[in-house]
Amino acid sequence: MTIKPKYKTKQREMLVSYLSSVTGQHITAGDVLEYFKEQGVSIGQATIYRQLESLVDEGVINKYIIDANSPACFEYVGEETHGGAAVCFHCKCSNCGKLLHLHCEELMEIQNHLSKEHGFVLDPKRTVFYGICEDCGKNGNESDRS
Amino acid sequence: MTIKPKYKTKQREMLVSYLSSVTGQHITAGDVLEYFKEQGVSIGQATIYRQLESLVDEGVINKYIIDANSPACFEYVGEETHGGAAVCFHCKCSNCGKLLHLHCEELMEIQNHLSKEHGFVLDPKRTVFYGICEDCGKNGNESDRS
DNA sequence: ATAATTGCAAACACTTTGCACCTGT
DNA sequence: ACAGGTGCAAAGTGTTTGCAATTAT
Repeated sequence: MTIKPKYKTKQREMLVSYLSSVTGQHITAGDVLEYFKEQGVSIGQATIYRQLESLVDEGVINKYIIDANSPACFEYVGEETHGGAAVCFHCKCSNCGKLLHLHCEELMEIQNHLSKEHGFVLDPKRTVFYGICEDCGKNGNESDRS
Repeated sequence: MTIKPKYKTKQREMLVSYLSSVTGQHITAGDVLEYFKEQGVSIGQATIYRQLESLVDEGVINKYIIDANSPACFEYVGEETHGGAAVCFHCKCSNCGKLLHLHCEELMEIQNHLSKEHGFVLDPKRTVFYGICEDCGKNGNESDRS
């Protein structure tokens, strides 16, 4: 099951604080651990993982799965994003790791389509499109990995 | 790097044979192991993983990554399937964990759209749509998790 | 007071790898 | 003969869990 946090612990606050300070970046659990270690702050990894999971459930952060053998990464999206306002789709480049945020009407049609034709209510927060971005497609750099 | 098989071993033949016998299904490495164990056939797991990797490279099978903590799954697409035929999209229900695979023309439009308007070449093998499936939407069972 | 959260260490699941032996060509 | 493949068992990675101690309410 998932933890529904009710207490405001300093570990949680520090975590959210850190994540929000790197908005727009992809942070792995390992990154978080490393960051706090560098800061001389001690937070158990179990706590990190548990809080990250909670925060994903709460919609405060998003979780992205790049590859089966890469660690999951997280991105701060804010604590008050509710009214379904700025719907935003994510595209992640499997080659360079770049993340695009698209605010696109046409993509929203797939929500309608999935919903009407397949009875499936898509959650854009949880869904990430994986593929190859423009730059990597042109240059064909097979080299660098995210 | 990846193994480019040159020898025709019986392990490889049995593996391909099994995978092609369950075309249209999602098979994990564990499923394969279990299958051969049930058959009383002995194939090392290292071989399974190595051959699966090769077969993916060769395009004989596809590999799907549903979730960070689920095993990768594989699907036979044939040894001669080249023209990018049977493209299949995956929808994962965040509530019950059910996995749907859709062979849908309209969804393929989003590939065109992403490609033309955003220069992003979508990889349907890696992309999974998350949301709530029809059944869970109706019943509103918030209970079970994947 | 007491329920939630922490942190350690051990457990986990899936996958990869080192290396000696076997097999296909 | 010899490159390539196999299989065991061990190592890895990233993540989760049991449980006693700690902390927020």
